[in-house]
Amino acid sequence: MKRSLEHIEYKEDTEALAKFAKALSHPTRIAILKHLENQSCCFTGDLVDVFPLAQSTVSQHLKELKNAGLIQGELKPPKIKYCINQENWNIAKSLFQQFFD
Amino acid sequence: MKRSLEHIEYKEDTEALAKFAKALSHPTRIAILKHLENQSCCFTGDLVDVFPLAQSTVSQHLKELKNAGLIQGELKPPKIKYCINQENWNIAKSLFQQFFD
DNA sequence: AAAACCAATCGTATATTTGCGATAAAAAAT
DNA sequence: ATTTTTTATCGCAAATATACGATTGGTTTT
Repeated sequence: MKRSLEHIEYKEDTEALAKFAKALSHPTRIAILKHLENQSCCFTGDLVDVFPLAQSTVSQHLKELKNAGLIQGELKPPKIKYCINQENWNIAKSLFQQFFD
Repeated sequence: MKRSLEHIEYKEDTEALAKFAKALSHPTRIAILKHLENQSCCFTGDLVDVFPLAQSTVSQHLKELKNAGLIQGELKPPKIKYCINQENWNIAKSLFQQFFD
C-alpha cells in the first residue's frame, strides 16, 4: 500500500472505535461473540463443532477477538475456556452508544 | 483465499451487523461520519480539506460508506452533498444496541 | 465553444485479511 | 514413557483493502 508519508493521527476514541469495529467486521466473529454471550463461556473445540471451519481458522478468529480485547482465555488444561472480557466489552459498548448518539 | 467449498450462511442480523462494522472499521470513515454528524451534511471537497488524503482516497471511503448505506449523496451541482442516511443509521444503531445488550 | 471546477473511476502498488493443512507445544491419560 | 487430546502457530495461496496519481465525465462559468 502506498502510504501517506506521515501517519494520520486520529482522536483516541476514533481509533479505539475503529479497532473494535474491525474486530466485529467478520460474520464469524460476530457469531462467536453471540455464542459466548449465550453460553457465557466456551472452549475452542466447541466452536470448531459449531462452525464449518478448520480448527486453525477458528483459532485465528479467536486470536483477533483476543487482540481487540473483546474476549479472554482462561487455561483449563488441556482446554482453554474463552469468555467475554466484560471490562472492554463495556468500553466498546459505550463507544458505539456514544457514536450513534 | 482458499475458501470453504460451501459459503457459510449466517443469520441475516449477523451478516448485517458485520457489514456495518466493516464500514466502521477504518478511522478515516469513523472521522468522516463524526464530521457528518456535526455538520449534518458536507461536500467531498470539504473532507479533502479536513483530511490529509488524496481526493481519490476520500472518494473511495465515501463510496464504501454509501455502499454500506450509512450515507447518501444528493446532487447539488457542481457539488455533491453527503448526509447521514438516517433510516439505515437507525438500523445500524439498533443492531449494535441489541448486540451489546 | 472553451475553460474551470468538482467528484468518480481506472490502473497500479502494496498491505492486510482470510482460509487451509501441517506442525508444534503442552498437558492428560494410558 | 508413550500416546492422546487440545489448541496455537507456521507457511502458503488467494482475496480484499488502502492509497495514490492520472484520467474521465458532468456542470458551471467565462
